[in-house]
Amino acid sequence: MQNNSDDSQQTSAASKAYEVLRDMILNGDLPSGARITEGKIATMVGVSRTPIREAIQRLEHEHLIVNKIVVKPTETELRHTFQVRILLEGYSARCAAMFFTEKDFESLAEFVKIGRTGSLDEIMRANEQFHETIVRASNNPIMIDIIESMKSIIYLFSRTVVTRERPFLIDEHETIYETIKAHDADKAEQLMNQHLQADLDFSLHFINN
Amino acid sequence: MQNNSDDSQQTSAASKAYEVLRDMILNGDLPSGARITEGKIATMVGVSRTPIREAIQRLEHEHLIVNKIVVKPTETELRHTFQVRILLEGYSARCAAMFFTEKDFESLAEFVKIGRTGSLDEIMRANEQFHETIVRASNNPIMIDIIESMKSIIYLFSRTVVTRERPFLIDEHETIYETIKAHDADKAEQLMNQHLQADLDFSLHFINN
DNA sequence: ACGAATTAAATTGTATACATTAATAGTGAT
DNA sequence: ATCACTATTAATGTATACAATTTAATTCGT
Repeated sequence: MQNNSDDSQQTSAASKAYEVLRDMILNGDLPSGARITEGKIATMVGVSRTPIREAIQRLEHEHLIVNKIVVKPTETELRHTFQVRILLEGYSARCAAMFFTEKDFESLAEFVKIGRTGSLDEIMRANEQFHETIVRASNNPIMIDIIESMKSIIYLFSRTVVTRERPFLIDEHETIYETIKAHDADKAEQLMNQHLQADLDFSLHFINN
Repeated sequence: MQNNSDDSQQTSAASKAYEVLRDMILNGDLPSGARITEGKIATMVGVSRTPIREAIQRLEHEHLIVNKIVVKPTETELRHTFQVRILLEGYSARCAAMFFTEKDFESLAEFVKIGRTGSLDEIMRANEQFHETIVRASNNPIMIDIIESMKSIIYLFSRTVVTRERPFLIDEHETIYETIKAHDADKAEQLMNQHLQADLDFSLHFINN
């Protein structure tokens, strides 16, 4: 997952710790179920426990850590996350259909194109950006923030979806793109719902608990 | 606002700090726009800066504090919060219509009744519980958590709605209750949307920025 | 008197020390 | 061997110390 946060430069110890710890979890360096101890992580990252605690608090907010244990997302949890996502991104797709400009269409088209031609990493990134662009159409920072906070968990599974090459993934993006461009708000919402539901179902098929 | 959090007993300094600070903001003891300084609050609450920092982080997550400034919610911000609320509580009302049992109906009826007969504080509380009960119908901890995190901001305005006695507030609750009891999911969602929209519009009427 | 430059004061971020609590490992009795 | 109990260890929560920033105040030149 690319780092979108704006604190990649200023490298406060807390932000650095957050990113390192998050990436360790997302990469599987810290396997799900593993116990997090502040001291260990602190020496790993090379800072004191104070900024580590802050990082852990952030990651607990993202549900990547639940009382000091690296989360092993269950089927149920994934369903819950996607239910919220469907509501918020469905609404966002509706907004996109109503308010998007020519420039926005171009971005979306570009992400669809990369979805067809890019490398795996590029596809992952394009997938992410496609959804991000639509979410921004809500023009609602609260909503954007909520989706952002679910990104880590989402990432854990979008990897599955992309690397296992879920059928129709990009086709669906393209249809959504066209529907948004045609300003068909109802259909855009509906298609986004179906698209996310398909992502969820595909991911669930590969979950092993 | 009554304290629902489960940490009111164990009184960790951080939780205590969180509650004190939150209540100071909600009561207006710390007026919106006020600058929060860790040291001052620490001596106020009688703990060190460490747990205060944790409390501030939590309150920033709830958007009650934004970079050390007590938030003064703008019209736009309130609209954004309610947009999310409408999506999530609308869905929850739908779930309630589909899954609620006799016992749940009784709770709802009770909160409607208190809405008609109770003192101001009791009405506030009943209003809160009415919505809480419906949100729980989603049976989705992620969703419940998100609403919970918006509670402080919501509270700031539900006070206005109740003390200024918004017309039809309780009537709307009653209609929603009846619709849920009649298992009419579509209408329940629609009525909840309208109800929250009315709350928003009424609140906006008294906002002074 | 006004604004730029410099100094002083306050505030935050991080590290560390200590006290409390939770987890682990022994020990002994049945 | 198993369970209860104690002793040990480790980990967390909180306080404090210090360094790095930020903010406010002061001085100076024009």
